[in-house]
Amino acid sequence: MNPGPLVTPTAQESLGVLINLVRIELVRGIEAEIAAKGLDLRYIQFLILKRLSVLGPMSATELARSVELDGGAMTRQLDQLEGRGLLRRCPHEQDRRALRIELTDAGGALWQQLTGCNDRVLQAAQRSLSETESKRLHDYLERVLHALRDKN
Amino acid sequence: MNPGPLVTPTAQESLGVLINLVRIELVRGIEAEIAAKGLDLRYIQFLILKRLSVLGPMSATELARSVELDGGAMTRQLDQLEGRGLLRRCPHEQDRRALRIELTDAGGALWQQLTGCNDRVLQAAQRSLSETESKRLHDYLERVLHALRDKN
DNA sequence: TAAACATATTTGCCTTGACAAATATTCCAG
DNA sequence: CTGGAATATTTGTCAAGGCAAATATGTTTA
Repeated sequence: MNPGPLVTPTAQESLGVLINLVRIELVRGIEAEIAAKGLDLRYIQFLILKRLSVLGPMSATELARSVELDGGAMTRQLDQLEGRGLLRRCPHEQDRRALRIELTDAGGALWQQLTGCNDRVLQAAQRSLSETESKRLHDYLERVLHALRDKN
Repeated sequence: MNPGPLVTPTAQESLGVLINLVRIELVRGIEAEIAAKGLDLRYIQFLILKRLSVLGPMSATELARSVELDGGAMTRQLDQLEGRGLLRRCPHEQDRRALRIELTDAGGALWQQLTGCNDRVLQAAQRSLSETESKRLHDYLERVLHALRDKN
């Protein structure tokens, strides 16, 4: 009977699908901004630089957890970024197993260029929301996150 | 100066990070539910079955676009799911280049088992939101999505 | 109609992430 | 203090996605 459903245009997506789509567009937006500046960097690398810039030096494991990346994958990302001179592996002062990952000057300078990309995309994303609505969105998402994590 | 930032616990994440975290927890939740039922299925395969169940048969390209999956990757997922007897590749009636992907009876039956997983996780995710707030969250996310997609 | 262009699917190649094992170091129980 | 459990990092292996090329078909243009 139904010859083929003219895919309703994102009519009534579930929360899961919607979150997925928003995430993909955010990543695309950021990567497009980065590429437009002639820079060569993936979203995950962008995130790593951002965490280090915002939070300062930390261990590889802390860094991996804060971007939800596997430890092994983090090792390889660090290889790449260190190879490009954007960060440094220093010995951790209290724990000889661990590293202290810190941005180099070049890494910090690069982030200065990137922070604009970040802000532009986030602003574009929220341009149709009022300030109140943006805050609510943030609040709701954090509550959803906690609900999911505390799901006994 | 700053000896090491005691990573503030998700204190003030940007929208991008937050969306990413929520998505990861949703995927984990769904995959855990699926595994708890003794079923062997990844999130992306879950999504594909869901789209076919909810929207009915469609071409591989439509399916790929609706879950934001690369066309080549979709071919391989279809290989797997067809090999397991969950869906069928039929010739498309109007377009001989294309396929008409449809669920088999086994695929439909499997989805009947999965729909509960889906609902439970989504309910758990939103359990701390009132009905009004859930609707608002949905609305905000759709507006963000459109803002990102229409970004001229 | 024919050529040029666009689209659907498949396949090969490459990169990346998840998972597990190996090694080094720390922490804890006794 | 010592053995055992836990943790940090690295590496190997494997599965999956992105991209580009190949093929088949459809659509548009001159």
